[in-house]
Amino acid sequence: MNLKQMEVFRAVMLSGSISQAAKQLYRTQPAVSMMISSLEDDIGFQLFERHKKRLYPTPEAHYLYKEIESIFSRIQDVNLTVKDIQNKQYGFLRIGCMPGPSSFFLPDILADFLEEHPQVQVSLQTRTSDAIATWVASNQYDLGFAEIPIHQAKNERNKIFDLPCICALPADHPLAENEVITLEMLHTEPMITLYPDHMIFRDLIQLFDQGGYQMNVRLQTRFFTPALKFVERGLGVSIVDPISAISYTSYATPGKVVFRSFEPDVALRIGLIFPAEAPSSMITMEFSKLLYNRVESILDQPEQFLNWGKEE
Amino acid sequence: MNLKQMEVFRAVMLSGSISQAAKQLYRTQPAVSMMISSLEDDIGFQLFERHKKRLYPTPEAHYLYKEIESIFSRIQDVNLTVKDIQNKQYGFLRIGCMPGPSSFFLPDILADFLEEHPQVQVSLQTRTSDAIATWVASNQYDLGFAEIPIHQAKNERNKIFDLPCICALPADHPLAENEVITLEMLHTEPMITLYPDHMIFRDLIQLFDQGGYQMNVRLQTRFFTPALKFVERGLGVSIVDPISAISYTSYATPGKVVFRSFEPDVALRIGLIFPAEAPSSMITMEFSKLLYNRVESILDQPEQFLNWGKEE
DNA sequence: AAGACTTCCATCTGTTTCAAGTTCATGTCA
DNA sequence: TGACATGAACTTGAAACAGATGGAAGTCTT
Repeated sequence: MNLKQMEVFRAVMLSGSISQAAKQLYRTQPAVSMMISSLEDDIGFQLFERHKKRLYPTPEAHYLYKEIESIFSRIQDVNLTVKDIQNKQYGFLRIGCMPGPSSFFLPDILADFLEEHPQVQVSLQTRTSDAIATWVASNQYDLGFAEIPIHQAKNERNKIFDLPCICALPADHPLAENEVITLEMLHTEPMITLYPDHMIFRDLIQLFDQGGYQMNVRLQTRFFTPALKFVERGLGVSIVDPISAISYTSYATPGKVVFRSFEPDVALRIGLIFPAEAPSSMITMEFSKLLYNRVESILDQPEQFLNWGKEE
Repeated sequence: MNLKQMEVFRAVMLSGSISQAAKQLYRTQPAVSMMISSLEDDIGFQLFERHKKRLYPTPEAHYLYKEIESIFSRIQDVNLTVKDIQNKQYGFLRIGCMPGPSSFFLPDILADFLEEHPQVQVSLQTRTSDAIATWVASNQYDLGFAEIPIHQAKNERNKIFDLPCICALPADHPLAENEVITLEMLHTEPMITLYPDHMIFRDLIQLFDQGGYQMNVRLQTRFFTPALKFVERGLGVSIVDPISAISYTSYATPGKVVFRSFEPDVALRIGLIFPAEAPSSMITMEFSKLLYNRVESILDQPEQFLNWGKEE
């Protein structure tokens, strides 16, 4: 028994006649007739009684028909799935994201993406960058968005960005006049920084050190969100990564904090990381492209946060 | 996308390699390779990443594989059903039976049948012969076993039997000496008969009438089971059909009632009746054959009840 | 009621078409 | 070297075609 036989059998059951079935299938009547015969030969029992110029399906034919119908409905399902995959509407997307962008930046992008791909299922998990690296490596996430230690070799598959950090100041801070904030301007300022293990903290410490200054650390936080709250309240200035800045601009009201370029370069190295062995799904690639573009726009168009709050 | 492509795809997914799959399918490596390519062409996206001399199924391939696997399991189901039908192990059997044989005679035969066909599902309904005729005609029963009015034209499909009725006597009745009981011997005997509408009653009345006798009706019952109970208790003699006799011998203890041939012929016309339009299932035909043979044995071997209770 | 007509199916002959396989060779990549 | 892709040339077999025939059973006409 093969698919062609089933197809013809199905048509005959539905149309109730060989010649009708032949028409529907765009075949000749003898072809259909032979097909049914060959099917009956294969399975070893009659499917139709030929009687009074009509075909009467035997009860066995009805039993078979039910089962064959269910095969065709499965095939239909597969075809629908294929169509959905073609239209990038089918798939699962498991994202591991470091804490910073996981509250505002990534959800915004993801929301845009899901509007275009309403049927895609997504899991977004917030983890430390370390955890993300291992989870992605073991194929638990399709995509990781995390900080990457500077020393790490640039993997071919992964997309790595070095985001230049910027300075967050209270809007009424005298230094806000400057387009660019330099190390020298800050060495007396009270600073709000991340915890001492964090890359940015260490880079800053080192820079201040090299310049012969000491950093005036007033507050340490785990994340930039609270840090910026403190800046807002005028407790100090902070060197933050641009993603945190963008996140902040998406929920805070303008006029309290301003962002300025900072020199020398303090970069936060982040990356889109993918499982090394297994290929990525089309959905993953699709979303990665979008995410990639949004991150690139940080490099290309820093004015989106540097000019934030500036009346046009 | 067709079955062959799915088959090959499945083999590649299972074996993890093109050449392994080729071996399993007894094909050459290029054939399998081409098949996968053609499948990828058809569906419009990649199923495998060729990478480091290995094949890595894409996530999409995994999605498809699941669905395709379920198609194959359905196909497997169909093949099993076909096998069961071939072995006469698959099907439903809806029997309508008149009251007489429905308690002992038919259940015995059905039990034998079901031992041979353990998977077959059966419904046995007891109805009047009239009801059975209409229910079978409307295809509610696959098989009817019922009395048939003498006048009814013998339908081609139906198997009709004229069963010669016999005389049931108390074992110690003086007439039990005779091999054959005749009308004349009975005209003074108290008789236990069925209700006046029943064919046997009417035939008897007519025969007695024609012989110039009057029938001495002592008891009227609806079925033969109670009638035979009365015979057992010595209240009279009865003219019963052989199926009722066989039923009785299957549950009663010998020595109380004996059966003797009766003359002239009083026949009960019964039949195996089938739906006129729809073909019968193989299971129906199979069971009908068995039932047919058992009924024929009544005609061929009347000694099975005529000699009942006789010590060998 | 008989005959003419039509429909439906099975079957046959002869031919064509096409997918899918073969073998053998070659190229590539890690 | 092993695993895959690709190509050319050829073979095979299933499945279609067209076209004809015959039988059985309805329908329509007269």
